[in-house]
Amino acid sequence: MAKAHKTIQPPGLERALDRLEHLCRAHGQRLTRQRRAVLSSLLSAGRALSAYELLERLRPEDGKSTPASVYRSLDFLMTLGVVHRLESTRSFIACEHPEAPHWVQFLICRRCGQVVEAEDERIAAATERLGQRLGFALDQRVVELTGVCEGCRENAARH
Amino acid sequence: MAKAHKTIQPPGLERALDRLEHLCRAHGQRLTRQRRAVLSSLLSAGRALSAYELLERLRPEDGKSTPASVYRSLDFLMTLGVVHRLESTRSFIACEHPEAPHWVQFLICRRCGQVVEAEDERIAAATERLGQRLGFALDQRVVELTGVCEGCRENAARH
DNA sequence: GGGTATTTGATACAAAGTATCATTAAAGGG
DNA sequence: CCCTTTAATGATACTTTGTATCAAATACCC
Repeated sequence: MAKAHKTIQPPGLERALDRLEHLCRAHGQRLTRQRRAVLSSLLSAGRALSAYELLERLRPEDGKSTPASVYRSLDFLMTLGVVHRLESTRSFIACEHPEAPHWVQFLICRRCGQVVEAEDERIAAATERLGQRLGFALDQRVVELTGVCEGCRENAARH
Repeated sequence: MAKAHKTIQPPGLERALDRLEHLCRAHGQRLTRQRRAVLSSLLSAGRALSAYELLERLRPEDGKSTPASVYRSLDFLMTLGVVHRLESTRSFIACEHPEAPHWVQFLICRRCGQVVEAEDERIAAATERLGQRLGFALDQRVVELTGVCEGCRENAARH
């Protein structure tokens, strides 16, 4: 039996889109149809998508999406903190902790592609400390830990 | 006055290439002209290079390098641990701690491009712990901290 | 509903990375 | 030193990922 994806369905999706609207107002930014569609699509995918996978998923609804416009929407959503980019897989994922604008870490299963978003205080503190020790004023922290998740290891164990 | 780059000159370069030779023997791998040239080029650049920048630098010496072959050499050198890839800048850099095959972190100055390779025990421990807590058997850890280095902040301060 | 600044669409392109297969060369043994 | 074997490279073409530009459309405020 296939692993259940944590696809966000309404009303979770509704709530997230409401939150997006409030964030836009708060930042004096415009909430456009495409921006809503991009976040919505990422949320209902329930996993990380490449920009072009996302584009594929938008096309049925909105045939005139282009790479440039998808990237623009993604950039926008990233500045609001509701979407993150995974550097090591060149993909994008909806944020699971949108209330807390803290530094996050990602755990990525190289087998099933599952991505877990974490907010580990020790790692946050340790990276900050390292930055200070080496004289860096940090403004971006990429922490992406790749391996095999528990479920996949169990599956592998029973062949 | 411009910041001095830590370009590796002979005999540092010689030492690194000797080390590469020993590593290849130890792993039963072939040491080819291109592999030597790629590491050498990265070392004397003294900074991170994209695969295509590297290609440019190889061409004068070896006009028949191609993207594919450069990527192959880079992959090879990465498996030996003498080169690292920076995911957040899509570039490659020679390893500064080639003796210790530990997990490393990178601090990247977004102003001058300087990259500092660190080996922080706290971060290593904290990431390992997080992986265990969430059930991941980790085999790759990308920790890339971007900000502004001390030198660049000082320069900016005096306009 | 109309005015305006922002966003999008369209097009074209740049940068990064990979697949395939014939040819070349590294390393070990004679 | 040459020969052989196996691995790596060269050549070619292609895929994926990301951007620049500018005219047309639309979200938001009044």
